[in-house]
Amino acid sequence: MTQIKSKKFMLLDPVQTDHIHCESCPIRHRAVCARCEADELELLEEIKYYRSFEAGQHIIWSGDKMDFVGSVVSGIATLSQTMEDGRTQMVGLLLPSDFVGRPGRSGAAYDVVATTDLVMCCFRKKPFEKMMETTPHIAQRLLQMTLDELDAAREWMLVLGRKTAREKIASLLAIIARRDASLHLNAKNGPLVFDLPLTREAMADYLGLTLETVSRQISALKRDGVIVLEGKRHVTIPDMERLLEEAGDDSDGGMLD
Amino acid sequence: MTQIKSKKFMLLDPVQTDHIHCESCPIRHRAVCARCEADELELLEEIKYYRSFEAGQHIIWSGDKMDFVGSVVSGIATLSQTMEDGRTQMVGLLLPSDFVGRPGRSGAAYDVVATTDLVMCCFRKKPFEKMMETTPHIAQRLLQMTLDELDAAREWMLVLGRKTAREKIASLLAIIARRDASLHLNAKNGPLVFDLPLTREAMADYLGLTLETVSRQISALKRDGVIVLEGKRHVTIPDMERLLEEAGDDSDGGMLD
DNA sequence: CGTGCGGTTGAAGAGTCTCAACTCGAGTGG
DNA sequence: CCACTCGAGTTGAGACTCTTCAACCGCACG
Repeated sequence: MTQIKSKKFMLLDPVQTDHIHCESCPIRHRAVCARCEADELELLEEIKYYRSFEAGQHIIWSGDKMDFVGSVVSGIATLSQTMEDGRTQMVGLLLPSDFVGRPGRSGAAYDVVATTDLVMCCFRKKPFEKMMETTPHIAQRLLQMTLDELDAAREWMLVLGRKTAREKIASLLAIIARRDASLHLNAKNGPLVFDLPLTREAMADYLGLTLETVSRQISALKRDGVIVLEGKRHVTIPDMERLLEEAGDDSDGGMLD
Repeated sequence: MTQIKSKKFMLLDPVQTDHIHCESCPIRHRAVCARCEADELELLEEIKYYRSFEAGQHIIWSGDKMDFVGSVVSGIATLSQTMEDGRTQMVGLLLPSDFVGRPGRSGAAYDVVATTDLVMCCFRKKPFEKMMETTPHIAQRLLQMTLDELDAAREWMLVLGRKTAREKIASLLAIIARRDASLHLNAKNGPLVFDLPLTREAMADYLGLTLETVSRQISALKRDGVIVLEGKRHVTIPDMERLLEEAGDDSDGGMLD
């Protein structure tokens, strides 16, 4: 719907798309291939290729035939569903190392759209499926990742079904803040700072709200000092505890191992 | 919250809980063990045991330590999350053959409650995890099942985030009707008939509504002839197409293989 | 300098929730 | 056998949250 083609984004082409060796791949230890041994990586090398997408580009259309699966190497994409009348719900946020596509199914179930410039490591589907049967390390890792996604989806169902608009926004900010912290491994006590990777509309689609409500609630959280905004996208969280209270989340974020 | 202990339910003890051999198990070909060979089943026999629960009983408390995983053999259970202030959201409906628990994690993330009398086939967790590493058939099947659940969860996110109360109810009825049809393999053209396995409150928790709204919308669908109600739980769907329209679902239920 | 897009804000309205009263049927006890 | 209780479910009235429709801002880009 909204195609971002600005040259600003095109400039920062984040990864040399031609020849990355798995060994030196930035997501080597977090993607489907995380558990693979050197010889297994060799097999993957042979069935993989890279594709780059610009911000705003559709990567996959729901219903299309899929001849590949793959991993996000860099950039961010969204997974979403749309009803005939245009109502859309985001059902996943794809970050580097996240897996795209479903082995054993020929059609795509969701739309996948790049929200930033993005690089994908694609595997030809047929050979990948064959490899899944012969290489337990891949299936094992994929299972782990799928279970994590399922947990995330269920967490999100609570947000969608039972939280107020204000709590929804706070929850989204908390999630983005947390992931950003774990990515940059900041000194964890300082105030968290990050840029929102989503437009107000995309946030609304994630949260089951309208973009106006998103805007209003962000303004309210800013007015109440829960967050500090510079420009439209740059966010500072002075007090994470406070934000979590606003999100209705119980304190310490319930770590389960 | 509402413990059903009626003797009526206790009478129909649906499965002989003591000695089921995997070979003759009713969920043999749909559960985690679906792909297992005879020798693999032998290994499972050794680490499994059965537990029965009465309608209303808590099977697992969120946060508790889990020393088993398992499959629902008969009966229905719900998976749900609760916030401190009592708001609860159902995040899954467990039917016969569905898997419970997460290998590789020690704590339970959700409450699991039996809504009918229920029998579970439990596997001791440690040996099961060991078996997952040595028996690809189990991990493969579990991956398949987890991917299905993830799709269901995402489908549900659309319902929670974007559908109206009326559409939500219609969606739930459609899902229950569909599963019931696939279970009983009815002549598929006749009007669908089934009993609601959930109270109004449970439906509300599933749909992110209040029980009053659920009741009102069911009454409205009845008044408009979309469904026929006998008593509070017995439902007839005269026209499935019509119901799907009401659910906002695109026609033919988009079968992907 | 106009145009387009992301974002903000206001006013009015619709949809859902809250609170409350009531019905119905099943089980209980005198 | 009947009055009683208790839980599930229904229905109504009013309150409140969020949406809808609309105007407007500001920045980037051509």
